[in-house]
Amino acid sequence: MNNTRFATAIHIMTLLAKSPDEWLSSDWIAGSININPVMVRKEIGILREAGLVESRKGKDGGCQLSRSAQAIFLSEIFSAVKTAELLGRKNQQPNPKCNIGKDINQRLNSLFNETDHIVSQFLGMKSLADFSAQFT
Amino acid sequence: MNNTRFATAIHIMTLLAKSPDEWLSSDWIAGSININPVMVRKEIGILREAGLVESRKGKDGGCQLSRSAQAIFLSEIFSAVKTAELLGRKNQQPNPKCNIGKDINQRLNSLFNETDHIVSQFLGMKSLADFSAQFT
DNA sequence: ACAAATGTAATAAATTATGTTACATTTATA
DNA sequence: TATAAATGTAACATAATTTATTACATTTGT
Repeated sequence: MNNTRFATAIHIMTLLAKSPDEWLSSDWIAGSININPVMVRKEIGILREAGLVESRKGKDGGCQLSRSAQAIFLSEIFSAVKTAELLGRKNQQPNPKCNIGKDINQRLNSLFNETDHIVSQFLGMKSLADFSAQFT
Repeated sequence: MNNTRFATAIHIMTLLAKSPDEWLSSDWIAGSININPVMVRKEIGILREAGLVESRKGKDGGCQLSRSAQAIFLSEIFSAVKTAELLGRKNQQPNPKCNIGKDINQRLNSLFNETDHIVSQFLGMKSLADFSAQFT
């Protein structure tokens, strides 16, 4: 997760939360984040698959929240864009002839999963409405 | 943090914890993790700067814990190798003319810092002794 | 018919992460 | 004191990931 995907996703979602009745275009959103519109559309695609937004094609198309910002939690946004464990990757082939190497990845798995779970719980306490209420 | 540094560091520290009276060589450690010895020495350098290990040069040189595994916490290992925030990076130049873009990074900072703190607390509950006790 | 938008594939560029080579230096000991 | 075996580290190379860009088929309102 050494990327900007969560930051981008939460930025998008905040913009949508602030304009609940409008269909925002990827170009407009990209202008706020200052990244490429295609990147925005890709991320919106992920958020749509996760059921968090819906989008409309064609002229006057754009993107909207699929439900109230009060009913969306940061954990859901995170979960949608999360691709790796927070504590990082494991080494691929630790030595099976070593007592540590043999089991290390299984133990790291537990530790890494517990960590992800804790963070998820934390983010689950914050709604998108809470987060976006911080902005004017 | 989309790298193997924490996994590598904790592997090194577990090996050292399991042989508290020996000076393990980077070659031997590298053989257990199955990575390059130079990578091991680099990571040991970081752990040494953090005061977690000490090393000895020359023939019969190697590396040892600088104190008991009971007095070393996973949070310290994590903190030593951590270079970025867990939730990822922020976009570099969000639009200052946008009410969201103007403040987003400050808000993300809070959220990201809180998250790091929670994880750090969690890892602070686990000693290296606890972790390495899981291995035979 | 046209304009303006999405969706997506393909490719390029930039940044990070990992691996490797080389070698100066340190230290035990034959 | 010469040798062997280790660390520390710089410099460079390779691999992998992340971000940006181009192109275009398709959708939809007017």
